[in-house]
Formats: sequence, structure tokens, C-alpha cells
Amino acid sequence: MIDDHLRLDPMPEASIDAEALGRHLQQLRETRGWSLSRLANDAGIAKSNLCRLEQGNGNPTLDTLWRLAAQLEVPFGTLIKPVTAVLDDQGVQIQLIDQGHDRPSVDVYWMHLDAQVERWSLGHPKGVRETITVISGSLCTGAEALTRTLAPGDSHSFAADGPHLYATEDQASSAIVTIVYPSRTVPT
Amino acid sequence: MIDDHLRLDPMPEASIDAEALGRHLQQLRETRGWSLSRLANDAGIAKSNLCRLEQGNGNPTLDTLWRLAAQLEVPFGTLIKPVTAVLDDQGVQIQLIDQGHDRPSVDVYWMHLDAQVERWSLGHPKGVRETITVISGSLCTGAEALTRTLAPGDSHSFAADGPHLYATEDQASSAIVTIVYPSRTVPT
DNA sequence: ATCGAACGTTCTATTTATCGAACGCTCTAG
DNA sequence: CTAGAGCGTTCGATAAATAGAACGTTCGAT
Repeated sequence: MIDDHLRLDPMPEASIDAEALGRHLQQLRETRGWSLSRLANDAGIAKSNLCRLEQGNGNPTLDTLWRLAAQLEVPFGTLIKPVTAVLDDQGVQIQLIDQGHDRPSVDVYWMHLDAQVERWSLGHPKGVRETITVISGSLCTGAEALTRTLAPGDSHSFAADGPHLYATEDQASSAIVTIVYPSRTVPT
Repeated sequence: MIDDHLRLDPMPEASIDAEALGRHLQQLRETRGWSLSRLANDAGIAKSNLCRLEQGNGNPTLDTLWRLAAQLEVPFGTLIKPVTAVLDDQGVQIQLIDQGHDRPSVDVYWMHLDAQVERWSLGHPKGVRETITVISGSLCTGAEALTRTLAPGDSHSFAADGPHLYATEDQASSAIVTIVYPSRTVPT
């Protein structure tokens, strides 16, 4: 008669950042020059609901988010980016997009750098390679001795087992980063 | 005193596919050999809640989804893929990941092909280029006359303004597709 | 001035997502 | 065979997300 897992809350604090989501929603809306009333109506949700969300109280339903993303014409992942992306200390955001479980295994990240950011990565294990594809802005990246400056649409592939750079100048930049781990451990 | 936007529901049917989400959740859980009770407990949600979600009734909260994604160690976007991805008629799934609004503008898609799929795209406007990066499986892709077969981690860039191919053989494949639209309309 | 329309906020009502506790089931230990 | 533990489901209670109606404000038209 002793039932199974009983107590809740061995997960201390994993709560979502509702305030960041609210700011993000508001920014997306105001960028389009839309009123709160209009967006709520077009999306098919109550404006009181949207108001509360933008104010940073809120834990919206999947359906609500879905309707907002559709109306704002923004990919779903973009809408909840402030919740899912890891915010680095110095102007860098990272979000894991997908993982391949084949050999070689591949991790895909979305990355955003603010303007005037210079970030060095100390290097992954031997044999790891990265491919960067720039989505917006201008990004200087590559292995220590051989960096390239990429425009939107450009790609660059390089060995990432040594120090490598991500840097922006006067404009921010976002990019897709694929990290390829070798099939077998490559001897040094 | 006439208040603003009044009636709801000029949005006919945009409801999420709860059944697909349920199947997906269950599949993720069972792949890991976890019991429903255990996952619910570890994620910090009631198992009655998870049960209902897996059964396909459900409109989970962002917080609930977040906890499940964290516990399943799966990117958030992956968890809700059945909701956000467009399912093609013949074994092809597409999901818009991100959009760049610079010039040139870039769209980023995640794509999945079942095994034994051969899909031809008739071609985008002049000057459009695509870059494919394979995440898992083996994918044959490229412009009509010049296709390549890619392994996980491989990339291929080609002009996409003519017919181009995506094809798998005996194993399914997923990939990241970036579509680059030219800054100015390129004359034919 | 005054009216009306739209804005964002706040209030109450209702729906419902979530919780916690049962239940019936299977399986194993003894 | 029985007792206990875990499983997935179902049920009532509760908390919370959402809906709808009011409010005070601003702004333009008349």
C-alpha cells in the first residue's frame, strides 16, 4: 500500500525566466508596430492574458505560445529563446538545437554574439571539427592561425581541437554552429 | 464606451496536435527505459499529469515542457518537434529554426528524411544557394548534375535555383538546411 | 469642449492544467 | 499462496491559466 515516488520538489529551482520571456514578447510585438490588443485578438487569445505574459507573470500554455509564434511569424524556437538559450556572461548566447547520435556524432547549436565581442574557445578534444554558418551580421571565426570573416550565408569549417575565435565588430551576429566529434578517439 | 477587439476565434483551427506530442513523449521516455512514474518524479511533475499528456489530452505549460526536456536531456525544440515541424506527405519533416533579416537574408531549417526517400525540389528563384549539414544518417544531396553523399558532420553547398535532390537509402537522415537569398535579384 | 475609438491595465468568472491520493494490475520474494 | 513494491490509470481538489468585461487614459475628429 506504500505508493511509489511520493514527494515532489527534489528539483530545487528550474523555473523558467518569465520576465525575460515577457520582455521578448513585448519587443517582438513593438518591432512590428502592433498594439497589444491587436496581437491578442489576431492570435486568438485574451488581451488580459497577453498583458500578463508581457508583464513577466506567466507560464503560458503550449497552445498560447503556438498561436503567438504563428501570428508573429516567428519560428517557435525563436519565441522562447530567452527561456531556452544559455546567456553567457559577456554578450554570448548559446542554444542547443539538435543532437545526432550516429558516428560521428554531431551537436548543433544556435549562437548569438553581441557587437564588439571577442571570444576565445580553448579547444575541444582531439579530432573535433566545427562548421559555422552565419545567419546575420558579420562574424570572424576559425582556428587560431587561420580566421575568416563571414557574411550571412557564408560557412567556415575548421579543426576545433585548438584555440579558436568567435568575434564581432560593430554589429551583432548570429550563426549555426555544428560540432563534429570523431568516430574514434584520434591519437595525439 | 465601445471596447476594442471583441470577438474571439477568427482563428479557425490552429490547435496543437496533442496526440503526436503524447506519442513523442512516450517514445522518448521508453527509449530510455524509464517508467512514467520515475520520469514524472525526476522532472518534478505529477505523474497523473504526465500520464494525461502521453495519452494525448493535454496542453502543457511552458514550465512543464521545460522540466521534461531538461530531464530527458533533449533540446527543447526536439521535445515539441511533432507540434512545430511540418510533416510532408512522403517521409519528410521540415522545421524552420531561425531567420536572418540581413542582406543577404538566410533561412535555417531542420530537416528529417525517412529511409528510402527521394525528394526533388524544383528550385528557388535565381541566385539562391543552399548549404546542407548532415546531423545523422547518410544523405545524398545537391544540384541536379552534381550530387554528393554526405555523412554526419559533412556539408555541401550548391546553387539551389535549379532542380536539386534530397535522398536517403537504407537509413533515415536529419540535417540542417540553410537557404541564402541573394541581396539583389540576380538577372537571368 | 465633447464625443468616440483604441490603448494598456486590472478586476472577476470560468475553464483547465496540475496535484495528490486512490485504484487495479503485474511481478517478485519469501 | 501471500505480502509488498512498482507500474499506469483514474478521480476529486486545488491552483493557475485563460477569458471577458470593466476601468482610466490618450488622442484625433467634429
